[in-house]
Amino acid sequence: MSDVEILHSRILTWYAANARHLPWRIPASEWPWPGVDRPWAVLVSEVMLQQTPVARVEPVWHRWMDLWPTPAALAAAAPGDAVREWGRLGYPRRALRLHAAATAITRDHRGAIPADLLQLQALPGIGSYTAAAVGAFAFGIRSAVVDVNVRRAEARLVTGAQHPAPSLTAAETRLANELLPRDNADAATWNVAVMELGALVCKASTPACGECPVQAQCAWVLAGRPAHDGPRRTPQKWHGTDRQVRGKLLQVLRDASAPVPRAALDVVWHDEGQRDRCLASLVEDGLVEPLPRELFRLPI
DNA sequence: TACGCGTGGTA
DNA sequence: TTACCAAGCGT
Repeated sequence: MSDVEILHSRILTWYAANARHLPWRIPASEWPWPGVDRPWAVLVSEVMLQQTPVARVEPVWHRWMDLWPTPAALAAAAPGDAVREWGRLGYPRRALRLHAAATAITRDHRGAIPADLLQLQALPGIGSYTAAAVGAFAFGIRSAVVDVNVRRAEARLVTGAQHPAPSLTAAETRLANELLPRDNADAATWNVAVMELGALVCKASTPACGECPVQAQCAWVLAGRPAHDGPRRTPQKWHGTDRQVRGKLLQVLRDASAPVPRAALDVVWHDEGQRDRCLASLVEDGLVEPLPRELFRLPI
């Protein structure tokens, strides 16, 4: 066996024994919810998982599948309902974009998720990662799914670096494609297997190299696990940022069953200028709908 | 390209 | 406690 074939064999075997049983991973042949469109379910899970951990996504995903089992069902709902049911997953513009994607799928694709990477990526909120993930996991398309877990695992394994570059590089995409198994079915499993290895073993902070099936082949381990030396990603600020204020404003509106007066929003943040600017940006983003007489609500 | 965009768990 | 981290996207 070649070196790459050894990686394939060991990581696929590890995945078979260690994969988490997540609902959106259930194969079509065993899909337990006949009314729930599986490609749609995969797409929703992938958008929810953008920057949000599995544990927080799972209950919201189940709720969404109960409410909106097809793109047409979500398209028929108010965008504000999508924002409300998004709950506290964070980055609520994703909910709005999912609603817009459902509308586009219903209008332009007869309600069926397109089995084509370019058409997927043309949908709102679907970038290169999510298009590849939906293509691979919903339709079995052979394409490299390159998220931060994959980038980190492959960086350590092949390049010997502790961390991947701050943002996706052409070299990382090339490497991921080179490592992708030829066989379509193996490729789909490989994508999710490397992602799972990165999430459970080859972790960012405290990698569990002792549990790694390819430790003996890992360039980073063989180099003595050297500390990162290149530029690190810029740390995110939180306290006092517009993001914090927008989050507080939106929480009031999510929790309200009727339009709320401006006074109810004024109490969440002391700085009037920043508060007004953030409310205006939420309106601009389509996350908040202003009504006459200084009332506000999630968009209908 | 670098930055803005939520939220909460963990060390 | 503060800082880091989590299946990115759009501009």
